[in-house]
Amino acid sequence: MELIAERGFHGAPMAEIADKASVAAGTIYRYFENKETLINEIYREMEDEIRSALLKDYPVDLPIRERFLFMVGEIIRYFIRNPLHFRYMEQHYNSPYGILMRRNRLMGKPGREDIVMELFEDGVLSLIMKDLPVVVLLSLAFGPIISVMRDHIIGLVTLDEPMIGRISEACWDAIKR
Amino acid sequence: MELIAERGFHGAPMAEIADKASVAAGTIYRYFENKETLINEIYREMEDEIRSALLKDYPVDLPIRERFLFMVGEIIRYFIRNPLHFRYMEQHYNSPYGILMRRNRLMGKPGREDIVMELFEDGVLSLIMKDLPVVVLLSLAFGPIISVMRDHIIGLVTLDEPMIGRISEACWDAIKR
Amino acid sequence: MELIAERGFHGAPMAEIADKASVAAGTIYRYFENKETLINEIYREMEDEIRSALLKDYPVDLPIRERFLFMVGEIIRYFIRNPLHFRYMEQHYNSPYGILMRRNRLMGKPGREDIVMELFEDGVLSLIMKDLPVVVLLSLAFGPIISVMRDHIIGLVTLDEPMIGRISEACWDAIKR
Amino acid sequence: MELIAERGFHGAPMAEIADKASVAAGTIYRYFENKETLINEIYREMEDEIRSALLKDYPVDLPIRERFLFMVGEIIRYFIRNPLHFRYMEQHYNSPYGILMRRNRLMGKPGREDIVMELFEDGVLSLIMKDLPVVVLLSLAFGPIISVMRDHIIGLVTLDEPMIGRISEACWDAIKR
DNA sequence: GATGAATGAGGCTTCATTCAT
DNA sequence: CATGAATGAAGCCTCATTCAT
Repeated sequence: MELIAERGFHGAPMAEIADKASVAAGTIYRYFENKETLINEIYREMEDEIRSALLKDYPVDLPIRERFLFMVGEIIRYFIRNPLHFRYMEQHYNSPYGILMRRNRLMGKPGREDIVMELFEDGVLSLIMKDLPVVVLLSLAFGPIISVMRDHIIGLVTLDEPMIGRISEACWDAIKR
Repeated sequence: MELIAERGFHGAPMAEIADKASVAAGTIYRYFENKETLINEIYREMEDEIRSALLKDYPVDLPIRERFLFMVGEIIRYFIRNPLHFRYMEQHYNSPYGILMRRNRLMGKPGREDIVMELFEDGVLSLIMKDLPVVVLLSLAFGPIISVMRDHIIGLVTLDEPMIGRISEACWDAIKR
Repeated sequence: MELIAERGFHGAPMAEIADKASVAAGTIYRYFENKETLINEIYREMEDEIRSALLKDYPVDLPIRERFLFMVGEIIRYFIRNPLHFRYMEQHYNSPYGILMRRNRLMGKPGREDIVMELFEDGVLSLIMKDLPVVVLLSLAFGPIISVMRDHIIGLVTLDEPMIGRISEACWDAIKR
Repeated sequence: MELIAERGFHGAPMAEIADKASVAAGTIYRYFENKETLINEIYREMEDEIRSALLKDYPVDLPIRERFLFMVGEIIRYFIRNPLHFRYMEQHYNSPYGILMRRNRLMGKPGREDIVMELFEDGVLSLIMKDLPVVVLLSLAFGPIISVMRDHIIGLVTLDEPMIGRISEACWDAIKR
């Protein structure tokens, strides 16, 4: 994970990955069919971890706005704690496999229920969020997060708690009706 | 450009680039030191083109809000017209060189004067935009644009004029005080 | 055996061989020094089986011609029943080890007494077969069998009983004086 | 060719082939898509050469028997001159690609006109050869040649002119009515 | 005696870059 | 100045064999 997060798919040779994992090159192939599978499986594991982090203490009963602010804050904090996870996911986001997954999630294919999607669908139905397609609302909410995280990681801003709060509020302004 | 936009840095062999440009492989090296340089110079050229597109008809005298809406709209339209430019820039954005450029622009290093930076600095000083670092405001404004463009290109949304308008407004909501 | 017959020496990984034999990969090495040994021992076993098939009902007392026709017929039938044995032996035939064995058999080294060799030596001595080296007679007799079996297996001819009879006769024509 | 003839497909690494050809490994791939293609193209070239050798001085107007004896003699002599060609073709014969080619040739698919096929078809129609499928006649005629060539190459017989003559005659005995 | 995870050498192929023509 | 064949390092992956359990 580290190697790929830091140097990207093409900058992380299997030999080096094996080295870092203190195994021989061939050993990897007992656990992953090939490099691509390895990458995708790391991704899936990471996604689960993030989901858990989000679910823990998720205030199901608070109003939509509060739930949204909690969620955005948690995501930012998670990635501040795990900057490599951010880099990794970012890389994966635009890979063919990442695109496929996103498309599946949006187009019906339910997968597991998804508190994020749920929150936005609720928001639209209850006329609290703007009357825009959910995909667009997702972009309005998370586009800035991604961008701001990136800048945090390369040291262009520092995200402390007050800043996180104000950014979360700004994102809310973007989607609220 | 096309090749790299479509298939990425590593998916675009020099031989094929040369082919598409109807020159021999060796010829490229008389004009660009190496692949990286080629990539960066294409980037620079593209950036200039976008700047020009933005500057044309830029309503210097309208209020900040109107200038912002114009700018965001133009950028979206530009990328809808040139989806490959979007893909190209996106790839470049996180490359070591892309990061370096962004850092230079934000940290003093004036480069050329920049109407985007100017707009945001104005916005903050005139208390019309939120009191946040310019970097953050930039993320709030353009993060969603990037995200929404991505989805447009892969066919997850369709950005028509009304949609562009409503997204621009939403971005304004995020940054306005 | 099956795996090697079907996919060749290089197409049959030890791991898969072990799998098919329902043992662990390492176990094979308690019974065979290495892959080559395994291959050769399978060969030897198979050869014995063929010899037995030939010996059963072998009409020792009939004239040479009849014995020859019986033998050729039996061999063809054996391989029709066991096409994988044919494929296996064919592969082995040109391997270094196969060549070595053939050489030993022909050059004095008696090995066990061999009814095939015996038949041909008889044939020559009794002036019933052509006055050619036994090796050559063997080629005249069995070369076509190998070739025709190959075609049968890949479906280019179908060897039914009448056809087997006529082919055997033709082989006899080739060697008889 | 030499390497593959001597050591087989799997015993001839591309690196060594390149070495022997005094080029770098990568260079091969400018001329052949991959190893398989290389093997097949060598084969095709070789086949053409053999065909030419056969066609030269081919006595079109002599009776079938004489044409057959000429042909068999020429083939044997060709392979005695080019033992590696023999080994190469033998290897190719049972490869998937070789089988495919043979099947195509026999099943209608005319390819170029083929003096061998022609000779045998003539032989059957004129009631000079046995009334057997052409594939079988081919096996009866060439099976021994292959076998005897093999033994010649590994030194089990020596094929001098008289021997060639007598073997050719024996093959004729096998197919003639 | 059996297991099967681990090993790592070795195979095929790609591709940025060079350089003789 | 352009060409494009040649280069060879480097990448991914396979698989015979070993050895701790």
